[in-house]
Amino acid sequence: MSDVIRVVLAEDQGMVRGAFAQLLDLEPDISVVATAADGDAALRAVREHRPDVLLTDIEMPGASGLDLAARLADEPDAPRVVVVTTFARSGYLRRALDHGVAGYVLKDAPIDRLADAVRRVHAGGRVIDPELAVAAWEGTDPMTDREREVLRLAAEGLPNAEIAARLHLAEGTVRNYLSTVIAKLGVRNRVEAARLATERGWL
Amino acid sequence: MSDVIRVVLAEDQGMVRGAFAQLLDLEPDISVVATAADGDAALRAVREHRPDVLLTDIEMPGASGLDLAARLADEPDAPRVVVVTTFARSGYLRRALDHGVAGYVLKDAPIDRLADAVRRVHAGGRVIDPELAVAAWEGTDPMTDREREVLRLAAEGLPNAEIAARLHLAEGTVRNYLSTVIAKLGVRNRVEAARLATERGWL
DNA sequence: GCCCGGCCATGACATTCGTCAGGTCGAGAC
DNA sequence: GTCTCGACCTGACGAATGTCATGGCCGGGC
Repeated sequence: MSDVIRVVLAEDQGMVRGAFAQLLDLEPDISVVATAADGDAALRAVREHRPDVLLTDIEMPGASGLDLAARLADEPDAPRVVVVTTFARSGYLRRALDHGVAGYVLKDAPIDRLADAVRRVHAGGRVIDPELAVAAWEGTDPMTDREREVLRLAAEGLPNAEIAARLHLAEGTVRNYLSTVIAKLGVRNRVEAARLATERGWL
Repeated sequence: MSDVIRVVLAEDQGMVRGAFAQLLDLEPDISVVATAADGDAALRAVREHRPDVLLTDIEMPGASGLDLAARLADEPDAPRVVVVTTFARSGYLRRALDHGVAGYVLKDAPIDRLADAVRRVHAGGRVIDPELAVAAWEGTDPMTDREREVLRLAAEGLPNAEIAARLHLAEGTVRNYLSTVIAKLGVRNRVEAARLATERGWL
């Protein structure tokens, strides 16, 4: 193993990707060997360059950063994964940890944390942004798979009848799922339910 | 006037703010004299430092970048404003131009565009991201002020009764506004209306 | 002055949504 | 075996939402 940490960077916003890549490359012990603008390109880059660390956003076109982590989890010789994201959503953190992610850093943090996280993760450590300790106690997703599925479609603005058609359910069933979701989340209607679930990273 | 362009940078995400500031400062002819994490801090920084150019995000806590542009528009000796934002929303661009913004750049663009835009705007030019030429033809906001106001509350998940109470209207009136909005946008219900209007930058 | 068009506002009516009281099925406890 | 529990599914009923027909108000043509 060489003494330079080889990094692949996945981030969809061009300016942010460019800026992070340039700054990381300025660090003498870090080298950005490839960048990718979406999840699929990131996967190809990892396969090709076999980096030590994959630094990835969550919300990207194609495969999300969480999908990436999941797919790499059971590969031999996989890179350590650091997620860099905008939102302190407890659901995202939980899923990231489930997929064996080694670092979870918020874009809100100062820029030095980035190189820092890369180094500590490469050294075998774990890095979780302290802000997340709080968000983690927003509680855990109380929805069943079916309920989540229905809410996801409702959040897009589909009327119950169409949701029912797509899932091959009776319309009353759809209404009932939404009703239990609304009760579980302690809100007043589907719109609030969708907002809350999105905010928590449950959709 | 000195030959170094003095810039104030407003951007709420710490990492992005730090990265952009460092990279701009590396340019010999640009100096970042202050950074701000929200709209109000940005306004204070501009008043204090009197920069040549204000580089600002749109979506920030406190005053948005568009609010900033509006407030600075009629001040004497105001900086030229460049908006750097994530979304190619036609409504944002239109409002930015209405407020006399000199540059509108997308975070999707390559990082060199940033310093580039600062220079060209400081030289008296205008910079509009080419991607926006397309988005501008998504059409113009067909809603009246009242309709927009009602839709904004509906998008938060408030039931009609509460929207009516807040705006001192009859519940039937609220229903009617939402109905016309739904018709104007060509969608099926309030949820789709809210999604579409948000996507276009009309809320 | 008169008419017209746009915005604002309303109540009555039809449709959609949310709640409730059930019923089926399978997995695990005893 | 059977009991219990939770996930899944359903129809009936009252509550919220969406539609329509209508009227007041104001500012701009003519």
